[in-house]
Amino acid sequence: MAPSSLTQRQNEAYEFIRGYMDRHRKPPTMEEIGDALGISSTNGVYKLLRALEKKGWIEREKHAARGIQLTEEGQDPLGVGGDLPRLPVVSRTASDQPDRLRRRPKRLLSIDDRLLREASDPDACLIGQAGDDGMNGAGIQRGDLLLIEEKDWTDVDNGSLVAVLLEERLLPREFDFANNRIHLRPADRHYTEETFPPDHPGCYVIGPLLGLIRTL
Amino acid sequence: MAPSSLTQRQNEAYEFIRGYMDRHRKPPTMEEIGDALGISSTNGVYKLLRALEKKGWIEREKHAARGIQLTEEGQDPLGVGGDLPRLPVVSRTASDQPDRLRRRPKRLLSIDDRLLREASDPDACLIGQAGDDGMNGAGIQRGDLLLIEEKDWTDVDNGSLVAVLLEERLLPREFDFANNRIHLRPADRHYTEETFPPDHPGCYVIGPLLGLIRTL
DNA sequence: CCTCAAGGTGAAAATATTTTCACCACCTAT
DNA sequence: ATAGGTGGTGAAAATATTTTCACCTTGAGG
Repeated sequence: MAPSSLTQRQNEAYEFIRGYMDRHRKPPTMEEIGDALGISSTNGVYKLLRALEKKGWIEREKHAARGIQLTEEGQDPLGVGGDLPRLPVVSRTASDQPDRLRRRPKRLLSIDDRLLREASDPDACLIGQAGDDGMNGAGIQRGDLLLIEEKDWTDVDNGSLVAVLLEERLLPREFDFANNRIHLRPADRHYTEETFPPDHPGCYVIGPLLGLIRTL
Repeated sequence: MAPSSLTQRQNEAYEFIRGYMDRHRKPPTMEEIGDALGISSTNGVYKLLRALEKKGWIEREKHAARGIQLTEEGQDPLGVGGDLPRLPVVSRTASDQPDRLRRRPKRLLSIDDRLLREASDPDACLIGQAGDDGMNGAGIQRGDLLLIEEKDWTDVDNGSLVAVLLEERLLPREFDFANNRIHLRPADRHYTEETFPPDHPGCYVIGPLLGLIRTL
């Protein structure tokens, strides 16, 4: 449920709340919001909050002091003390033994959970290193750390970016399934498209790319 | 100033508070703490909190509803879990007021400290969003989150990638200082190189790029 | 035995915060 | 013009929350 758009004033209130929560690790009171926006009556704030709530930007707990919470988008940027997900960084593995993927992670990398908000199952996420420059044209370089959500290739949308194990290498590619074959399209003129039958042992589609991390 | 050790009961209270804040993104009330620990009188809780405060595990704001905060030290007893650096994500700012950079971080993003190992001063690091596609040729796209170490441009090596505030935009570029002018070279044929005298107000070189994060 | 710190019970007092009520001013669209 | 949404002022009512006060229980130590 995408929150509907806000008025100027509502946005000011929302931004203040978010900033306040960043700074104080707790929601503001209506009076504090009022002070910040130059509203002398708590009722003025009350109505703004009701509007924000109706539009889906915040949630409120009735009668609770500081009973404001940001929904999804604004989801408190700074949870106190929460453990961050640690994703296994996998090493390249023979494509016919994908179960080895998680067996021996080289290490774990901590990831801000907001980078995983697109994932349908955060526990299915892992990190691998791009093994070639085949997606250079899409801004993905060899060596980039790829955030991957492991899922069956039948659940992957055509046209999306995926990570795939080809023989011994872990590669980023554009995924397409057509004519009963899996098409792996590079984005660089020096690389060529490759296609495989769905069960080809030399080709294991790990899953869609959620993001990437590069150290320069 | 390591917090002194807690009694059994005090620790139960502390752990509850921490868990509550994880779950609710705001501090609990004394009554809620009491319910959780089986204390019927808020005064019982009050005394526990006073003890926790005296021992340096929490801070309290007098009379404020939910006026409890965990102190730094208590948050991560160094070594237990992952104490990760949290970098401010800055919003674009007028280049003639670079001090505003950290003033209002949109939010904080947790970063695995291994991504900062190249930084000479991790505390000088921040994150900003690439404002154009001028470095497309180097695999950096508009919208990428740039890991930046803020440092004086005189300490930046020629040829390195930097983030720079140009007027109102935060841009990635290749940095070069020659002929008493700062050269900002794009890596895309649609963009042109720009040069400025070192103290030009419309141009503020934030510092070198350490890495980048992209969500797809 | 006596004392002190840590924890509690209960209730009342002192504040903080949220909701409501009544009414007003501006816009926008009918 | 006229109705409805958005934003406000002010004050009062309804709740929530924090502090205080008086007194009790237990266990460790002198």
